[in-house]
Amino acid sequence: MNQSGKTRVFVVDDHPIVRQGLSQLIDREPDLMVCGEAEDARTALDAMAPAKPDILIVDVSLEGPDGIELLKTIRSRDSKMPVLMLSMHDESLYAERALRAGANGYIMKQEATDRVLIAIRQILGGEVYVSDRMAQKMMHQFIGRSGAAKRSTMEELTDRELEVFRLIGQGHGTRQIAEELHLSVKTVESYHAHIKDKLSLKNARELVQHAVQWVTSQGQV
Amino acid sequence: MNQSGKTRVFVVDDHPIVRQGLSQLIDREPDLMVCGEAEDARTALDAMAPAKPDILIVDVSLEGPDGIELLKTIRSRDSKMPVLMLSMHDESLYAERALRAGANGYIMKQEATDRVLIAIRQILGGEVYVSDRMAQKMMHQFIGRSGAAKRSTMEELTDRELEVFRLIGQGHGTRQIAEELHLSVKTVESYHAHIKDKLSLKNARELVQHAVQWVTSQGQV
DNA sequence: GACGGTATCGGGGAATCCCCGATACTCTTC
DNA sequence: GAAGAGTATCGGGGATTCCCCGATACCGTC
Repeated sequence: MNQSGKTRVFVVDDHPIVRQGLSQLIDREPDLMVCGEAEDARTALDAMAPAKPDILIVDVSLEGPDGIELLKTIRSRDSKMPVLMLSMHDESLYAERALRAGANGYIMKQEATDRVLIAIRQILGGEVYVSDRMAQKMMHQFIGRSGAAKRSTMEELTDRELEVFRLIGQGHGTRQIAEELHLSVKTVESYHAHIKDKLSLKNARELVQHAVQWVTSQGQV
Repeated sequence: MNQSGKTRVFVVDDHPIVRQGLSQLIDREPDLMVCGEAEDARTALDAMAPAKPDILIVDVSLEGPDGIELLKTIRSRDSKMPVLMLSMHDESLYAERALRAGANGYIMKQEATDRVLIAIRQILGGEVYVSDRMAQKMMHQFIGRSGAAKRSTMEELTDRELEVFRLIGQGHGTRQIAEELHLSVKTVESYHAHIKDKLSLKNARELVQHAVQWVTSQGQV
C-alpha cells in the first residue's frame, strides 16, 4: 500500500458524473482513496504512473481507444496491476473480452454501489470478480458447448474489429477512425473488410447499418 | 421552495453510480438538496409525489419505459414541473425529442459536473438549458426556416430525397438505389448531397447513421 | 414571363471500398 | 520447440463512392 495506509484507486471513465460517483463512493471508505482520474486512454497512461495506484477502475467504452485497448496497453507494461472493468452493458460479449485481455473483474453500472466496493476488495484479495448472473452466463457458455460451436457472429469479431465497428456505428469516417486509434487508413480498411466478411454483409452501407443498430441498441451513441 | 429553504431535486437514473455522483454533486451545494431517487419510471411516479421536488433530473435510457415516456406521463399530471433530461447520447435525435416532449433542458453525461448545476439553476430561473454545441446545431435547423412553421428538418426533404434517405437507411448502396429507382447513379449522388446538406451532416457515414436511426424509429426496416 | 423549387444528369478530383497480398507477433498444439 | 493458427498491422491498385462544381428541363406562382 503506502504511507497513508489506504489503498489507492485510479478511475478512468469519460463521464464526469460517473467519476464523481465513484470517487465519492470510494473516498467514503476508511481504507480506500481515489488517487487520480482520467477521461480517456491517453490521459490515463500519462497520469497513472505518478499517481501510483494499487488498483484501476476502467470503463469499457471510452472516446478513441476503448477500455479494452487501454487494458492491453497497461498489461504490456505492468502485468500485475489489478484492473476492474466497468460497463453500462451486461453483454457477456464485453465481459469475456475484458477478462481475456487480463481484467481482474467486470462490473456493470446497473449494479448497486456496494458491489463496486465488494469487487475492489475481492480483486485486491487476488480473486476475480464477476456478477453472479454473469458468472452463471459464462458457465453456461463454457459447459454448453465445450468444443466447436456457434458463437453469435458478433463474438467472432476481434477486439480491434469490434472497436472499429463501434466507431463506424457512431458515424465516424475511415480517416477519422484511423486518427483516433493511431492507425493507418489501410489498417482500418482491413478491419472494415474483415467485419463485413464475418457478419456476411454485402457492402459498406450494410455494414454501417448494422453498426448503427448495434451501437444504438447498446445505448452508446 | 420549502421550510429548509433548499431547492429539492429528484433524480431518476438506472445506474446507481450515476445517482451517487449526482447526489454528491447536488448535496454539496448550499442551496440544493436531493429529495429522492428512483431507478425506473414506475418507481419514480410512486416516489415523486411525497418527495415534493422542485425539479427533476431524468435519464433518457431507463429500463422499461424510457425517460421520454416518463416525461410525457409527468407532463400529463403536472405541466409545470421543471425537468432536466440527462443522457449519454449527444445526438440531437434525443435532445429534440426530449425538448419536444416538454423537457426544460438536456445535458450529456460527458459534460463537466458543474454544467449540471448550471443547467439546474438556469431551468429554475425559467430558462431552457442545452449545451452550446447542441444549441448551435438546433439554431441552424430552426433559423434556416422562419419561425412560424419550423418544419422538423426531416420535412425539408423532397419526396425523392426522402425515398433515397429511406433506402440508404435500409443499407442499400448507391448503385443499387439507382437501379431500384431507375435513375442515374449521378442523380442518386445528387440527392445524397442534398440530404447531407439539409440535415447538416458532415460526411456520408453520418448520413447513413441518421438514415438508419430514422428508418429504425419508423419501424420500416 | 421571370423566378423559385424540384428532378434529372455530368465532370473531375479526393476519398472510400474491396480485392489481392505481406510481415510480425502471440498463442496453441503436437 | 517447430509448426500452425490467429491477430495486428500495413501496402498496391482498380472499382466505386463521395463531394464539390455545375447544367438542363419541368412546373408551379406571382
